[in-house]
Amino acid sequence: MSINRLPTIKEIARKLNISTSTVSRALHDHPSIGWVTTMRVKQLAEELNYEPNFSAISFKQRKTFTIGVLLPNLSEAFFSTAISGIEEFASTKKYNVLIGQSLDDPEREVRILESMKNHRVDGMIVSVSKNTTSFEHFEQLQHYNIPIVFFDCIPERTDVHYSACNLQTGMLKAIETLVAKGITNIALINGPAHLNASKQRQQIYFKGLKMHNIPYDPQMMQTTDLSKEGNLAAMDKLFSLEHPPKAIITFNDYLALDAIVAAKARNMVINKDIYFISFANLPIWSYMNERPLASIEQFPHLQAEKATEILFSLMEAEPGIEVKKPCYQQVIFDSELILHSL
Amino acid sequence: MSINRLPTIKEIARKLNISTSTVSRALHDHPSIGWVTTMRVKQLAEELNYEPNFSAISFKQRKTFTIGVLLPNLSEAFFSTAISGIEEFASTKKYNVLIGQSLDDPEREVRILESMKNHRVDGMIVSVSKNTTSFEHFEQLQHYNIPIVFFDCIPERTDVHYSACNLQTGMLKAIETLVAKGITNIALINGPAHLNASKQRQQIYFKGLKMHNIPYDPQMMQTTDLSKEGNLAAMDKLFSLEHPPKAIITFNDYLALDAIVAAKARNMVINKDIYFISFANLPIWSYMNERPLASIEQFPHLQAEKATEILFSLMEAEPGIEVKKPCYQQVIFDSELILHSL
DNA sequence: TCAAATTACGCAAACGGTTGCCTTACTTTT
DNA sequence: AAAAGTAAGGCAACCGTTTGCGTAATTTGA
Repeated sequence: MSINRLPTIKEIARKLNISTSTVSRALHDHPSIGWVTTMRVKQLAEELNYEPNFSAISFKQRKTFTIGVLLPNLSEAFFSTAISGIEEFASTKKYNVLIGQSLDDPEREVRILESMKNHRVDGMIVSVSKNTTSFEHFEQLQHYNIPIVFFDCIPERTDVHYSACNLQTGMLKAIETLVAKGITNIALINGPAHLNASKQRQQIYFKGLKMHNIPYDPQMMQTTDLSKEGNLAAMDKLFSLEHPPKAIITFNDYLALDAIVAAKARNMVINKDIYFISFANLPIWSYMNERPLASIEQFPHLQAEKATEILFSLMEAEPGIEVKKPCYQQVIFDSELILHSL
Repeated sequence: MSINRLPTIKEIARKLNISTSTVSRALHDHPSIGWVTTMRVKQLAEELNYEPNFSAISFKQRKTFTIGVLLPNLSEAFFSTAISGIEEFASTKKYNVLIGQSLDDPEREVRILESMKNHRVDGMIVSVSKNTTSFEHFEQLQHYNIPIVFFDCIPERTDVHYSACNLQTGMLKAIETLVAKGITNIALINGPAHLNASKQRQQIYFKGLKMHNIPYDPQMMQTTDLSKEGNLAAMDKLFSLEHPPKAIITFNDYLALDAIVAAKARNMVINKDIYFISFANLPIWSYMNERPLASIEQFPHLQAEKATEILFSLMEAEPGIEVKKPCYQQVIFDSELILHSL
């Protein structure tokens, strides 16, 4: 068993008695190389199963053909779906994907970003950690000319590129659906108040209530830190009310899982005594026999794919150092309400 | 906003009026560089926030510092847990992880392996696709001196490195547990017959029955292609028997999910009329109110971590071309039966 | 006191591929 | 027929780091 070396451009050149530059150009269909030579090179390359050495090109071009992805948690279905969208798009462009999880810890976020910079990623896709408040670490990357596209969890600024999801369409539709069933005491269990995502849900919640002339009762909106204990505590509060809710909109699916368990512990029948609406729409619902009435789908795959597309457009435009009026690409998808058949 | 360049060894050398080779050696604590110079270099490097250029090193060393991971399906919790184990270990060694999904398609497997080779991965961790029968494509990598460590789904050969899980401990314990509850008509819904994983389960099933003097009834062992339809068909067969089973061991968790749905469709009460034992132990069970009596935990994180450890030992030993008597590292963990509290 | 050993560092090539510029040999043009 | 243009391809530098070998300065040994 001999140990093979992968063929190089030099080998091809030697075997054909031409120079390496000719081989290189031939492989790139450079016009200054004759038809015959080009064909001979390509054929031999094919025979030898030649593949360009990534490291060499990356070195020479000062590009790593790698994009960094930084998101809160890979193990959440939402994000792994997103990764899959990113990976698909990137692989068509022959790019690699380097993944980092912030675990919603701002310090980890900073460290990972630093490490990505040192790995010389060509661009980044970021879903901001839930607890991040500062923006410097992102700004720093721009000094090194590394473009960033945010998705899903985006910073509250106008000078960034992003691809996100408009929760309003799905959430208003959810409230509308509940009202149509004659339900008006609708609660919201929201995430931590400082989150952009929480603020959005709250505003839409207000708007939805107003649209249907439902007065807002502050006790019907609870928040949780999204821990199991926090989730159960929020449920406790809602059910210790004089008029407990008939329907609950939950910040996300995981919260809904806990909430459903809590409701059952109170001997309530799901989708009869109590209705749930969740954000995200995990695939496991189809296996559960007690599930929310509906979920608000945010199309993580689509969002992430679009973010990747934007990133590539930025990376490809990069060389033009002409900093024309900075034009930020911002795409927003509409969320949709998906009813779970019962 | 000026555009920074990441500092290089050359810059450090220039600023200190020494040669790049000295800087390089100093950074590596080479003994031939004096204490003072070494310190001066290190300090300046620190100040400038110097990080070695990966591409350059990778190019020069003919190593990519990347390991390839090839597994059937990233979206299965079992494998994403495994990835996490691999990623953790690799990142401590400053290695990157390149992921490929075979989707249990042998052709994709071959293609991905080829692509990994061309990406010049330094080593591979592979969980073989369920439908793979040949071994050539793996052998080919060895010609290029790329070590492979298999995990979980391993080929039936002795001349490979692997980290796997011994199903016997958990599965025998499962049968023992059932028998202790007075249940003896225990069925097995197995995966495709040609799978190594299926053969193992079958053998242990036989062994377990024999240990408790339960006669083997061929009708109590069904197989499925693991599609939803196949799974339901297997359940149909079992329940059209004269003496349907009281307990069913399922090839994996996903099959168990379908099987539970099928049982409920027959108005059976789970863990009363019928008991299930599943392989894998998905985290979602804790949220489901109808779950198997127990699951056989195979410790994917641990398995994968160990596989990575073995891979690194191989990659580090690599240079010694002295092909001493090929010694294969093979680690087997015991599975455990995890009871689900009801 | 002079050869030998040691210390501390520099020189330059190499890794594989790309690219600006130059050269050679034809082919056109006038 | 001489000047100019074109087609096809070679030369060599470069990207950042590592490393074998060479060398100057200093120390050691006898």
